[in-house]
Amino acid sequence: MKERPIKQQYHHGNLREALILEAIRLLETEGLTGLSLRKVARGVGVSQAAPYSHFKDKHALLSAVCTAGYDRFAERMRIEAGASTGPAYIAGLGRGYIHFALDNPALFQLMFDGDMPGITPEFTGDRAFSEGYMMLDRGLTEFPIPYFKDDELSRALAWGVVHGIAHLLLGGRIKPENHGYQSIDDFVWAYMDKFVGGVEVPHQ
Amino acid sequence: MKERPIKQQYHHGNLREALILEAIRLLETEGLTGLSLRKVARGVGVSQAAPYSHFKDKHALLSAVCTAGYDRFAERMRIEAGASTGPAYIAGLGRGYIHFALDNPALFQLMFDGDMPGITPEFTGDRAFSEGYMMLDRGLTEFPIPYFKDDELSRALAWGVVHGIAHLLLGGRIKPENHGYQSIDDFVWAYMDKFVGGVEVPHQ
DNA sequence: AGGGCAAACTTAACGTTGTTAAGATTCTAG
DNA sequence: CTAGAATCTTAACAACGTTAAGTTTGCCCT
Repeated sequence: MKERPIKQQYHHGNLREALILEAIRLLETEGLTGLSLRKVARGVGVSQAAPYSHFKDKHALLSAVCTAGYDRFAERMRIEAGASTGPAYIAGLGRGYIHFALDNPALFQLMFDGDMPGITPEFTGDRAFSEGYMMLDRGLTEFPIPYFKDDELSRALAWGVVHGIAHLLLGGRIKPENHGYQSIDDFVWAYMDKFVGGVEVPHQ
Repeated sequence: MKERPIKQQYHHGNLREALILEAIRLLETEGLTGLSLRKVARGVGVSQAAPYSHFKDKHALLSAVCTAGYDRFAERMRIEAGASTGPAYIAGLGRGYIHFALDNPALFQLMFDGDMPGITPEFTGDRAFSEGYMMLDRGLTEFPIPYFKDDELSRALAWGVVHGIAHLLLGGRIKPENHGYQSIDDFVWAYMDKFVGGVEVPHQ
C-alpha cells in the first residue's frame, strides 16, 4: 500500500492530462508564440523529453489542447443560449461564441489559426468534434434569420457574422467605443440582436 | 564609375526592400511558422545578422511586410469593386477582401493574427493604414444594406460578415461543397450577393 | 585628393527551441 | 518473482532570434 497515490516521484501518474492543463494555463499567460514544449514540461515538473511518452510531437499536444478547447467552447455556447427559443436562441449561441473567444484569446487563436483539426460538418473525431457548429446549424434550421431565406448560404452567413466579429474584436480591429458602445458586452448583445432581428438597438 | 550599379558585392544596395519581398515570398511557400529571419537573409544572399541593420528585430520586419500587405489588400478590393455602385459595390469590395485572403493565406494570417498594427479607424500610420477599411466604411454610408438600418452596428456587421467567411474558408472550417457550391468563386459571389441583397441566389 | 566617420555587412557566440537516442526506473502481467 | 512494457531522465543535435565585436564600403568635409 502506497502512502501517496496521487503524487508519485518517478511515474507522474497522469502526466498526459497534467500537460494539457498546463499548456492551457501557459497559453493564456504567455500567449501562443510564448508557449514551448519545454516550458510545459517544466511547469509540471518533468524533464524536457517526458511529453514525448504521451504525444508524438508538439503538434499532437496542441491538438489535444484543442479538443479540450472545443468542449469548453460548446459548453459556453450552451450556457449562454440557455433555454431561450427563436431568434433569442441564435443570439445566445452567438454571444457564447464571441465571449469564449474574448475570454480565451490564445486558445481560440490556436483552435482557429493553427492548422488544427477543426469543426467542419464532415469531421468525425469523437471528442474533438465541436458541438458548437451543430448547435448553430440546428438552431438556424429551427429558427431562420428573418431577412435571409433559409438555405445553405444562410448557415455560412450566420457563422461568418459571429466568427468574424469575434476574430476582429480579438485582434483589436474593431473597438466597441468606435461604434458607440462603452462596454464590450453591450456591443456584443446589440450586435447579435441586430443580426437576428435586423432591428435598430438603441445605444446611449 | 562602377560597372554594376545594381548588384553590389558588400553593400547590397537595397537590402531593406529585398528582405521584405523575400519574406513575402517565403511566407507563401513555407507558411508563417516556417518563416525565419535566417532563411530570409539566406534567400537574398546576406549573412544572418544583416537584417538587423535595417530592422530592430524580426517583429519589425514582419510589420513592414504587413504594410506592404495592406497596400496589396486595398488594391485587390479596389479592383474587384471596379466602377460598380450600390449593393454591387459593397459586394465587390467583399469579394476582393475574401479573394485576397484565399490567394495570400499566410500574409493574411500575419496581418490579422500576428499582433501587428492593423486597420482600425484611429490608426494613423501613413502607409500602413489600409484603405480597405475606409472603402468599406464609405461604401456602406453611401449604399446601406437594405435589411439593416444604417448605423454604427451595420458597419461592424458588414465587416464581420466579410472577415468571418474569409477566415473560415481559409482555415477550411467552411467548405463550399458542403453548402452546395462546386467552386470557391461561385460560393463567394453567392455569399456576397445574398448579404447585400438578402435574396436567394439559385445554385445548381 | 585624401582623411575620417557612419552606415552596411560579416563572423562568432549565447541561450532557447523541437526532437531523437540511449539508458534508467517503475509498473504489471504471467 | 521475473520479464517486458511503459514511463521518465540525461545528453546531444541542428535551427532559431539576438547581440557583440570587428571589417568593409560609401560619402562628406576640408
